[in-house]
Amino acid sequence: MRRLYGPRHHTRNRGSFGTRYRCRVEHQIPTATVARLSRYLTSLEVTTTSSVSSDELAAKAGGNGAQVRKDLSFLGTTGTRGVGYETAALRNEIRRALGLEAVRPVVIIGAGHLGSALAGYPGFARRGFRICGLFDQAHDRVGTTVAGVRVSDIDQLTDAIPDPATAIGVIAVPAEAAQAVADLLIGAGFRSILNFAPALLTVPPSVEVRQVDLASELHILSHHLARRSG
Amino acid sequence: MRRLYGPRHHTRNRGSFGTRYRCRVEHQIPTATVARLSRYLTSLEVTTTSSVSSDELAAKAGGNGAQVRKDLSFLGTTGTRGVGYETAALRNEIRRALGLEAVRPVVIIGAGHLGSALAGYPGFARRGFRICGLFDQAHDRVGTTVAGVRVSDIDQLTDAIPDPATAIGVIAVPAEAAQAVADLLIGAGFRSILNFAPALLTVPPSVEVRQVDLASELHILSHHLARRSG
DNA sequence: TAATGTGAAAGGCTTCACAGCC
DNA sequence: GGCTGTGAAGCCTTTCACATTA
Repeated sequence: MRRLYGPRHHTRNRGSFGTRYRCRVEHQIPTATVARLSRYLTSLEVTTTSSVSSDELAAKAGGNGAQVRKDLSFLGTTGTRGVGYETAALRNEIRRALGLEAVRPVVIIGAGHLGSALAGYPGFARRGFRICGLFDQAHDRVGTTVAGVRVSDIDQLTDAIPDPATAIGVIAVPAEAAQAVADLLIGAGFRSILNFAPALLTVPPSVEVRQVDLASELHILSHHLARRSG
Repeated sequence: MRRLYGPRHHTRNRGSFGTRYRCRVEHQIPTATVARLSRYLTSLEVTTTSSVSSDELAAKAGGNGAQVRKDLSFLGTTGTRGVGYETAALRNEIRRALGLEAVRPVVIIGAGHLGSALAGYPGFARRGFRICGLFDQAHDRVGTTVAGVRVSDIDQLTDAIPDPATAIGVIAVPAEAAQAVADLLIGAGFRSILNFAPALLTVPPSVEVRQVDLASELHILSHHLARRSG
């Protein structure tokens, strides 16, 4: 069985024509941990004390102390027993783990209600991202300015982004158009997509998609309401 | 060890001053399954064939056939071996499980960019919800109309919603104001909250909160980008 | 003393594999 | 022959408990 927790340098078996060799994987961080690191970072951004304990961080960001410690153990940082973690150092470690050493460019496709709201969302800039493009198909939207960002024609996508392989593409168009936009992004060299359309995207394995479905969140809450009152 | 999958009527042990009794829990659906049921429903809404197989549904909504079958087994529906599931019946079963037999009311607090976008999002109405209130603190927003919904003063929250215990409250205000809005909702009788502010809410156990953090999704994508190129 | 770091145990979810049924 | 229903196995995640260390 594969070890998942424990030593920080994990190993993983790979089959290869019957033989097996072991390949060293550094800092293979579990996906559940990555999601929490994001919350820890958001907390640490407004922490003023010079150090925090795992219990303090858990109280601010959610979870419990043991989980915080296990999560942080993947970073290679080491806290100080009896004291806690040095705030500034931990902040930097998490930023590094999340690939935020430099500001990461984001483009938004779709300048409708949602796309416009995202373009103007102050939380993105505050947390390591820069909206460096807002694109739309509709000619009457092209040329207007939304939340300080100029709306460009979707055909200019390729020209506007110097290195799409390090950027994130956000899909904020109706479900019917989502796959076409995904294909466009992938064709332009994007490898990370955040999809707000309630549609399953088909993409090659080299491309990562995350799906945010607002109605789905309401469905889940609705289910629990029904369970309790029934 | 507790049985989780298998027979549809689960039992659960409850400690009670040393004695243990077994209490029948019908249709205790795992949270991961509930999230997928939402996607299945979205697919089924646009399915035209009179029946679907688990593999077909998996292809449309994501996942694999075995998972679809296991998920649907919690509903108590039974498909037809050799054929599949009857589309209309399945759709109704899932709606029932998600508490969508009647249209579920939703109120949005915060009529800024995000709140306005949500109020105008056609996906909500299409998938079983009605936006029946949009509230804001700012007096210059009150009285205006956003996406066909009138913005009301937040003080009128209690009057506007007949039965808050069956409704869902959506928080779309800045992080600093989120806890105050949550307290307001809970005081008014809400028991389900969808929170878009990147802030940890403290609520009594009777209230369920779901958190959608847009920047967090970008963090996760950013992490994977960094892992691959580094 | 007060906290971290981490094996081990427990819990929950997904996948497998196949019996059962239409 | 095709597809469902479901134990069992395996994997991933969380929690526990405690040795360890500043």
